[in-house]
Amino acid sequence: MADRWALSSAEDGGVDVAPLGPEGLPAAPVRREAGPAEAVRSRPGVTRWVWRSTAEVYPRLLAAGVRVERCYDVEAAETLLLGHEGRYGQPRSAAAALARLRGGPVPPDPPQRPAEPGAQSSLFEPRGAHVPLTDLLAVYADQQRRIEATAHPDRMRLLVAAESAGMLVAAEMNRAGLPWRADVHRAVLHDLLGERYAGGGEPRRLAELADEVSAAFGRRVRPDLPADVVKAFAQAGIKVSSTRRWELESLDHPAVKPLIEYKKLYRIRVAHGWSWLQDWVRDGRFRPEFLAGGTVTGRWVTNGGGALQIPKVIRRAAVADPGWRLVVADAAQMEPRVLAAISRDPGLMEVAGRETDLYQSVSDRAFSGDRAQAKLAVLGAVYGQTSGDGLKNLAALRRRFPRAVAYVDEAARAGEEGRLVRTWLGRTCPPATRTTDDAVEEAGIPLTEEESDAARQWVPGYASTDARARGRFTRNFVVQGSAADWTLLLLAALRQAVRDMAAELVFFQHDEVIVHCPEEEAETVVTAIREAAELAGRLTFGPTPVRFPFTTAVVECYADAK
DNA sequence: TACCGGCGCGCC
DNA sequence: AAAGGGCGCGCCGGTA
Repeated sequence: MADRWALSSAEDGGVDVAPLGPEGLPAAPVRREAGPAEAVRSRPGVTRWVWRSTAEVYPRLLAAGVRVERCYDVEAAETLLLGHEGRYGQPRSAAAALARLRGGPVPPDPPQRPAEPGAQSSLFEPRGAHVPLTDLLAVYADQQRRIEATAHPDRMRLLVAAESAGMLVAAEMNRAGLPWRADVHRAVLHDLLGERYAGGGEPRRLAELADEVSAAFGRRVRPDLPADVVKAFAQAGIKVSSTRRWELESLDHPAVKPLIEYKKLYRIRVAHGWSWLQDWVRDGRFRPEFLAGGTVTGRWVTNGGGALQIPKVIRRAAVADPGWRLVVADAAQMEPRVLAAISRDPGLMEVAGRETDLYQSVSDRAFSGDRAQAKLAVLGAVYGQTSGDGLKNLAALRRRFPRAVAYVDEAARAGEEGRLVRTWLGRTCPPATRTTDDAVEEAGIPLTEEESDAARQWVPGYASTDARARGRFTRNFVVQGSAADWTLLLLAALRQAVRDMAAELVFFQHDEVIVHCPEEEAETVVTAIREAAELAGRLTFGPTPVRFPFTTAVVECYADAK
């Protein structure tokens, strides 16, 4: 049996399948099966399934208890290839790819479905049009040709495979859910916010803090309304331009302390309070919907439930099943290690070649012992900091690690000049949007700087992207995105390593992964994570001295991991 | 009534 | 110590 088969869904719920020949053509007649589960289950020797969309097919397979080893997600590949070809924004569906290939009218992509509690119900709705198997394979064959046409075909092939693996992991995580104790969550809310009064008013602690704020101002102030707060400070003779916490913290006024406390607790109530629990937790699991490759840098997003922003205090409610554990693994200083790997800066590679605290090592070399300064400077270089201590220390960083800083500087210059940048594996940033200056220039109207600023109010097509912001974006893109490349490979390797165990991947957040497993598997999982990280490093970046250590914690409760 | 931009803050 | 990059999301107030 060929190890690579294609599968496409038909309107009646059945599927067509065929083995792939060397040219991406069917190596045998197309066969009809009653459903994807039947088709896949009866072909255990298949090591990679080529299909239109993992999000369409795989949840149905998982619901039937069927997993696949690998897949090739045609629509994920199309998205990556369009980006690489500088055609960001063109419709990315298989149907659109086919139309481009055949020269027909290109259908727009279906609209994104908004977040919706209880996503289970929508798992089976088809997203996007069905494409007949032979057409799907025509698109697939064309994609293979386009991959070969890229600057680094081996990397692009790896990226497409990794993105496809990410789609599988995301679907499996969506099915598993994060173990969640609603009773513990309610206890935490009660501890923080106090009792709720009948009638739906604010919980006791919030009401008390609001009263304290009002008392401090000498009049009724709504602490949840920024405009009201700004006005109240103005009446007290204090000018504030916003009510952001860092700005309030510098003020000397009795309202500041209760106000900041109120904002913190208010945030928890609206974002992760009782109604969140009602909406997103069912049967002892928190079920957000993970979307692999949901951001331009390749980081994932979640749809609903604010899953990537769970406040630390609320993590108390993420508790393993009885007899099970959570293995919480966090990549240590991921971004500077990735910068070392992609820039090949000798000094930074040497530092990143050790598993010990990278910021401390950088500091020993460049800042005579101040770890905090070193961390600020490194992150400032990666983020494009424009002022403050990080900038001051950038000079020292540049002296010690010239190639690393030059790498992100070059990415920033590319952005400022309107060029595209790519991650290590070839994920490409979107093009710059039109700015005021572009629009004015195209219109041939000479304007002074003041007039140009004023024009922002009305010029059609204006987007708030100036060249400098663009530079900061591309500077960060190459590091954040290459880190995302690596984490995809990590997830793929870890998934393979635990496939015959009871362990399940239940959570992923940029540089942190949680595995839920029986207590007796925990140590094996810890080892698997370490090995997967090193394998991912070699696969992604090739031979490199850079190490990618994880800090792992085996805990019953997520909150105990730090 | 529905939609949208701005705000502010949670996480990395 | 400063306010730089990527997101999701709930609230508010303005507008259609």
